[in-house]
Formats: sequence, structure tokens, C-alpha cells
Amino acid sequence: MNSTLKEVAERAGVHPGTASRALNPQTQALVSDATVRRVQAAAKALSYRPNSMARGLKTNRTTMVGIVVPDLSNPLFPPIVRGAEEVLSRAGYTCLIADTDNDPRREADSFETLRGRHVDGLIVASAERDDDAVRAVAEAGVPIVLINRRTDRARVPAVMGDDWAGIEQSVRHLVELGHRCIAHLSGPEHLSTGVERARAFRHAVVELGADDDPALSEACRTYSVEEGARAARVLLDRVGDRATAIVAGNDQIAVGVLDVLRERGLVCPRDLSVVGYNDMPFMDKLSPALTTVHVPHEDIGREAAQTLVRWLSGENGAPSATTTLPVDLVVRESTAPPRDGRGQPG
Amino acid sequence: MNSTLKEVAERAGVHPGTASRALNPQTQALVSDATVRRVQAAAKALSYRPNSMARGLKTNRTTMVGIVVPDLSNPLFPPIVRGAEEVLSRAGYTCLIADTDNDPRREADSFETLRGRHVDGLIVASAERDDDAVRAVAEAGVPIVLINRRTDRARVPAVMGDDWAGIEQSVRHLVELGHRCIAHLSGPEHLSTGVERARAFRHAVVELGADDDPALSEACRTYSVEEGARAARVLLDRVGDRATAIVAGNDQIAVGVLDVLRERGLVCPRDLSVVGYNDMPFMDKLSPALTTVHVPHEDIGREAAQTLVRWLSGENGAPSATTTLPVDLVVRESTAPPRDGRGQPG
DNA sequence: GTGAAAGCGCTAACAC
DNA sequence: GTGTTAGCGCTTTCAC
Repeated sequence: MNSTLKEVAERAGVHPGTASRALNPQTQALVSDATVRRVQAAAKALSYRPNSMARGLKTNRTTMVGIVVPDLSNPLFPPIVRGAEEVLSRAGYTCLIADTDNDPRREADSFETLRGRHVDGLIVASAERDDDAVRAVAEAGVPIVLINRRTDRARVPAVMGDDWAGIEQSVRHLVELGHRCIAHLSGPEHLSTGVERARAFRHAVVELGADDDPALSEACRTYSVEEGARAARVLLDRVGDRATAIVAGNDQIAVGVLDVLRERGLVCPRDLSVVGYNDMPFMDKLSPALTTVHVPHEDIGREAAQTLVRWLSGENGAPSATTTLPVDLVVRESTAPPRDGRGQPG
Repeated sequence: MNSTLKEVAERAGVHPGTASRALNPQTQALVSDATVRRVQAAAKALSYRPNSMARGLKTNRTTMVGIVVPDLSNPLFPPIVRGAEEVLSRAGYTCLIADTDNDPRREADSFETLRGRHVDGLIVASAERDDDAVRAVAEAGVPIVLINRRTDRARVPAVMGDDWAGIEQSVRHLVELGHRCIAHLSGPEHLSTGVERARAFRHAVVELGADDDPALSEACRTYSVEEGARAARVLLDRVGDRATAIVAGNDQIAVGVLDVLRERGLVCPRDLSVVGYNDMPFMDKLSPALTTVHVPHEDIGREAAQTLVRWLSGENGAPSATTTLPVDLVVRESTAPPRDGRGQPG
């Protein structure tokens, strides 16, 4: 049922070696036109499909790359995967996708499995700031590109949205609306996005003349609706109605905030403005529709894939820089000026 | 850097064949305990990772399976993939995930690629009712399990939610609320879910004594918010305020309906009740929170994977039946009794 | 321009 | 229980 190169060669009346050359774009030039045509015809007739294992065994390449995400069910990641897959498949690579379920051990397992499959390279969206598995893989010389989240020390190329600018735009928008007392529910401290957005927040708040008070920040332990809600309760219990706006570490956290506001009889944006981050699908369908930072996830996936493909093609050495893509605040209904008599420096 | 079996054997002072047996759970019994230990130690010391290509070449199996989805960005599919991946990886399989972008040609391409990779089997969530590519693959003897959507004629095993029961529950819920004039915005006619839910709708409506009028049904060409909105406009223009409730073919369509209601100054559920299908993430965060049919997508993925694994283990022949998993209507805020003076047989 | 032959890393049938 | 051997399907160097 699955024909081999030998069979194709026989049918075309040539040696398997010749058939190989005729079928391979790279070496096709070494073979006479007539032979190429005959071999191709034979291949077609037998619906020949080269055996990628045999080829890989010989060439020591698999034309497979691994894509590792922390949670495929998080709407953030499918677009990244799609973008990457598009570029990679166009370049002849097949993707092995692994879901770590936000568990560093499962990330390490995935790397093991993927390396057992001899993937040519890795795209990893699950990196923690201090990620032994990533470091080990990188040190082992496996081409690896990080997405969205980067590691602190290991010099691994990464492609990400511009967190700094995204937060800056959010804070600026709120300040322009008249807010002065703006809180931040930051993402997990073990993730680069968590700390970098938090850092950007403190910076922006100072820069733009809003209140700079540690009491206005609370860290979430995970990027989830529940954690967002928990942190929102803690924050509101602590600062009361002093804060007039909240910048959430991401959209899930923002949704948690919205839930808590409803639970406490507060109305967004009248009593409190809320800004998310990522602009996940359906965030425009919430009520109020969420003001949030749109991140071009598909582009990020594409860019990471391109970086990897270039790396694998070996033209230039290992890329080492972080590539940052621009992001845009999308203003919707969850932000408005603070109510009368509020929003003044506290 | 990547050690081979031969190196492991040398280090353990045995023949490669023996090392192979010692490392393979299946054949381990044929080797003395002492040898097994020595070989395992050597393997560990060299951090030996078997070369899956070499093994595959020899055994003619890859322990890889392809998972083909129409659109990974549709929140429906990631849980399916996760469920399947969980079961498959536990059984030692690695998943190759392909996204067809709802394009039959790309589905065919994916099958080609996947077969080129010699996957042992296929899980396919992108099947159309009349799907040549699926038929061809199945006829070629590749083990294949369909998910969610099935083909009309080809006898291919499938795992799906109970569309019939889901729609029946939706209609019954509406009838119990007092609705008599219920419309249906069905899914695409080239997908089994589209026609089967439509069929179930007509049946339920008759069975439960609501209006059975073709004018109350309108088919969407795709499962999308935009198509849902388009179909909703067509329907409302045709039947005016006669209909008091709409059963949408899926959640995206329902969201489109909600958009149109807002656009026309109608209030859900006061003026019109809306029921979705699938219970995608965040459907509980819309306002009104969407009443919809919860489908256990992760279980469906798991079940399909189990079916495939059993098939591949070769114990019993090819499964041929469709497995149907129970679904549950989740009543939220988008359904309510019809307003006074409406909802009577029209 | 094409044929011959070796070998990638592994498994399995066959010896002993 | 272990060694030997052949060969999976392909690419690639070396002849010619």
C-alpha cells in the first residue's frame, strides 16, 4: 500500500539512488530532465510518499518542531500556535504540540518526549522566569525560541508583545480620563509577564503623576478568573473605595474583578474602571465590554516560527535578541472618568 | 551528544541486541536481571534516548497519531485536543496536531502530511458530511476516529455529544417556560451537527407541541458570530415578533443573535429568549449569561483517544459504532417566559 | 548522468 | 540468556 523508493525506481527503470536524486528538489539538477520526468511519473502512479523516518535517520533531521504551551484551553495560545504552524508548515516542518497544563514537571516531560522524537527545534510559550528545563534544553544546543514569557537569566531568544508599552497605554488612558488612584492586580511573580507588567505599571504611574503606593498592588498566583476575584477582594478590602481604576494583569484577572464588582453591588465603569490585557476572544461581548490591550498573538507565533526557521536553516548563527511586537489599547466600555469628587491624589 | 544504543551496549559490556531487549519493557523478561540493571545504568549515565525514527523504521510503527481540527482558535476544540492528548500520551503516543482552517483542501493536505509522517492513526474533528479525504484515508486502512462531526455514508467510528438530546432539552425548557413559537438558526448544512440538530429541533417541536413552521428555521453557512447575526436579521425580518425564542445552532450563532437584538433595541430574555449550544468558555460571563447546552468536550476527546488506542492495540477489530456522550442544558439568564399575550400557538 | 554500496539506529528471527 | 545477522527506506560518496 505504501510504496517505497525502490519500487518507484524499478518502475522508472532506474537505480534507487537516481530516483532519490530525481525526487529531491535539491539534487534534481544532477539528473537528466527525461529521467526526472519518468521518475516523477512513476512516483505519482504509485502515489509514493517518502518515508520521513528513513530520511530522518539518514539526514539526522526530522523537519519536526515542538510547540510547548502551558494551556491550550487558554484562548491566548491557539492563535499563537496557528501563527507558528502556518509559517512552519510552509517551511516544510510539522508541529508537535505539547500542553504542560502549567506544570513545570510536565514541561520537562514534554521536552523529554520531544527530544526523543528528535525535533529540530522548539517553540516554548510555557517558560517560567527561572526555568531549569528551558535552560537545560538550550544548553544542550537545541534551537529554542520563547514566546510571550521569557526566562530571567538564560540567553534564549524570545518573541513577545510590548508589555511595557501596553501597560503604559493603559495607565495613560486612565490618567487622561482623570484617574489618579489606580490599582494593579499583577500576574504571577514566577512569570516574566507578571513582573514586567508590574514593573511597567509602577513606572507609568510615577511617570504620569498618579499615586505610587504599594498598597495599590496585589499579585495573583495564577492567571485565572478565580485568582483575579480573590485578589480583587483583597485589594478592595484593603483600599476601600479609594482606588478608582484597576489595571489587571490579564483578561482572566479582569473578568474576576468584574465578577467581584457585581458581587459587591458596584458598577463598572461608574464605580471602578477596569482594564484587561491580551484582548481574548469575546472580551468585546462582556458587559461592560472590556477595555484591554490587544496583543497580536498570531503575529507573535509567526515571528517566533520565522526566527526558528532562520535559525534552523543555519544561515546566521543563533539569534539571541528578544523581539518585541507592538500592542494597542482597545478602549471599550469598562473605563470611564471617575465619579465626581473622586480620582484626586490620595 | 545523543548517545546510541550501541554506545550504551558497549558501556554495559553487552551486545546491542541485548541492550535493546533490556531497555524494552516487552522483551525485558528475556534478559537476566543483572544485565537489565547494568544496561539501564549505562543508559542513564549516557542519558540515552532511543531514536524513534530508527525504531519506527524497523517496527513500521511511529507511536504518533494525528489530530485534525477545523480551527484551534474555536474554544470548542482545545478541550477536545487536551482530552485526547492526555489519553494518548499516557498510552505512549505523541500527537501531531493539524488545523485545517475549515478548508477541505487543507484537510486533505493535512492527511497527506500526517500519512507522510506515518502516524499510526487519526482523530479527526473536521469531517464534513460528505468528506472525500476522510473516506480515502479510511479506505486506505488508516485507523481513524471522528469527533463531534461525522460523515454521512462512510462507516467510520465517531464520538460525539448527544445532539438529539441536547436540542430536545433546549426545546423542552422553552416550552416549559411557555414558549410556543420557537425559531431555530441551524448550523451549516454540510456539517453533521448542523443537520442533526436541525432534525432534532423539528422533531422536538412537533413532539412537544410547539409551532412546526419551516419559516421559523434559517440555516447559517458557517458557525460564526457574523453568520449568526446575519441569519438572525433574516429570521426577524421574516417572522417579526412572532417568535418568542431562538434555539441557536451553537454558541457563536447565539452571540450573533444577542448582537442583533441589541442592535434592534430588543432585550433578551424579555423580548426573546436565546439558547446556545456547546457552553464555550465565558458564555456564563455574557449578559445575559447564555443558557446553553454543555457538551463534555474533554471527555469526548478522551473517549475518542481510547477508542483509537484500543483499535491500534489490535485486540478487537475496527470499532464501527458511533459513541454518544450525554449533554446537559445549563439554564442561565438568556431564557425566560414569553411576555404577556405572546407565546401562544401562532 | 547514473549505478554501486555503505550506513543512519534500531529490532527481531535465528543461532548457540 | 546472549550474540549474530539482516534489513527497515532512504541519502550520499565514490566510481565510472
